[in-house]
Amino acid sequence: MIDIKQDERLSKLNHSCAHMMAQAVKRLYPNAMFWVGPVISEGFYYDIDLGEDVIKEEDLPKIEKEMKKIAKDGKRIVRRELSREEALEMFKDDPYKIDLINDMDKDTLITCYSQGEFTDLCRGPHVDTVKELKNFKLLKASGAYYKGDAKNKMLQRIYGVCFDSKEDLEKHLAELEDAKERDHRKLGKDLGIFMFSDIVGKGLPMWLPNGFIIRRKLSDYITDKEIEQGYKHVMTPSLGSVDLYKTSGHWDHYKEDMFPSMELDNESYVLRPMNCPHHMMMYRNKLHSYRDLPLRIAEIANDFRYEASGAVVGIERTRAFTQNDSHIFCKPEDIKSEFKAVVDLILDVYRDFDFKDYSFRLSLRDPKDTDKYFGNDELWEKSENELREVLKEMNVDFYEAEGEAAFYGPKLDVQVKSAIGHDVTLSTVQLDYQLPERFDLTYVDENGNKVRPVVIHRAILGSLDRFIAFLLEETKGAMPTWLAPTQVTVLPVKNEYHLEYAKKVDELLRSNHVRTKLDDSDEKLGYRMRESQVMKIPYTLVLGNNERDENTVTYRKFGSQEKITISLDEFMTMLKDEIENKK
RNA sequence: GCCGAAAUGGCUCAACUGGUAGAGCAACUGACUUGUAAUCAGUAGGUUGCGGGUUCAAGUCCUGCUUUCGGCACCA
Repeated sequence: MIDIKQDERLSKLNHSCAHMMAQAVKRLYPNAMFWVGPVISEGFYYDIDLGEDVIKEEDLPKIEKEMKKIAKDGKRIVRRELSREEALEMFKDDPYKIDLINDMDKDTLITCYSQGEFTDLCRGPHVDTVKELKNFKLLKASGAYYKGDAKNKMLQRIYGVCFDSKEDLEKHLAELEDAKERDHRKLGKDLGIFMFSDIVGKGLPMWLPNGFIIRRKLSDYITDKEIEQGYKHVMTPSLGSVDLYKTSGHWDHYKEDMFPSMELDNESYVLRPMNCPHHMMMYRNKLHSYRDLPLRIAEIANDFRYEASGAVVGIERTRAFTQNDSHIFCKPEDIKSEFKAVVDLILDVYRDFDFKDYSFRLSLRDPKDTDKYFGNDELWEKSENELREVLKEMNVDFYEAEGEAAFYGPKLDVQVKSAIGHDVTLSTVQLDYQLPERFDLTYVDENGNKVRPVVIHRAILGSLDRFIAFLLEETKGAMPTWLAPTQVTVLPVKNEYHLEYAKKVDELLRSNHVRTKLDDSDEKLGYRMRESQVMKIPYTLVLGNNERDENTVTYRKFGSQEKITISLDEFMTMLKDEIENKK
């Protein structure tokens, strides 16, 4: 999918189109006032104050119609430089523009752009005339908080996109349609991976047999990797006392986002929203020597968060989920090597899954809102630098994002885009000096002194739920053989003559732990083949006279039309190799 | 949570401005006995998400709730 913002020409086009849309809106809603209308990866939007009025999706066609009129009229787009005084005078009736002007540095050059009767404050650049803005489409209308703050008034936002040619626009719209086909919610339903039920509850996924196989394989996969890396796996309860979270500080920060506490006699418990506090207590269970460190406690853990109703999305964001979590307790001098090892593990795992479209985000504190975070400035600067340095040493590409840190420390997040364009975090590594402090964790150093360890929080697959969402979308539901719920479909050409051989093949595969489905229904071969393809089964075997007499199989691999005949033994060997090596 | 929209058999969808719900696939039964993406016929399946209301009459209009979808905010 093209990134409009990365393309100079398209950026200009889309930005100009945003202005043209504003002009059309102003004609149709004379009281409209405009906030900002930036270019984004997906095109453009404009935030508009319509007073009490709202724009609904059904209103978009009439705005488009007005825009077409403006484009056809073909006015030139004229740039004008303004002094601060002129600008303030020109927009004196528009509090939003005044706000923007007052926010600018004293020496910023203020410019405005006009086309016909419409003038907007803007730094540009723009195309020369609205004639160039003929191939656009308004995509969606929604509310958006003024300045992105939920405490502020909600403005009306309209999204759109603009291209140079009709063909480009149509191609883009077709791609947006296609993306819906690989939406994990659709694939999950079609392939029998997971389900939801109103009566069970919102955001509570139920894993169907096919989905459970994928989950089990994934958790085995990552657990084995972690064991190789020296992690120790544990299991702790999905419940914890409120005091535990008061100690960790999570209670103050997140109690609104936890399922409310259960009060019994003199006790109160919550469903745990994360696992750090349990693991902290596990560390405290015994005295640690510097020789024990780093101690890597890992858990495939169920967590529960009362996500805002509008935030719940399929299995991408749920209220009950499973983390591939770990807390690494280490000496301060080991931070870099441990952090590096985790990043290496992430890269290793992504290679196994052949993920290429992801980016590293160094998530820093919001320097304007330091109250939100535990710890002093010096410590924050130190830990942010530590992460930054390792990333530079490792030579991995990353970008920095202020305000994305956890309250206890900076993070390295791995960001991916979902099919429908959500930017989501898959893996995360977080550096934490705070929880060791709050839980008074110590180890004994070489000199017999009690010293504070540092904790690295990390999740590689992130949550299994979200990981599977992404995996489904990446593979369009065609899982690699080692993960596929059914790996092989066995189709006898004609039950009467070939079922016996088909059963023999099926049993051999099963005894080698291959997940098979023997389809002995009295349907046409073409019909059974279709069913196997629709379910995206990696291998479909067709067994008839030839195969039975020669002790061979004829297989068709998903995604290919080719029919290949090899001996049963060879097939078994090939399949085992593919599964074991996760090809 | 906020701004919008939607909810019809298991699935995908139809039912003009209110006039008593229809199809394909799936399921079931039977026939057919087939070499790589849908064999034919029949049967069954819906108090139209839930609750109120308007009306002679509600899938359709109003209203409360639930869930879903598109955004916004949030994301330990």
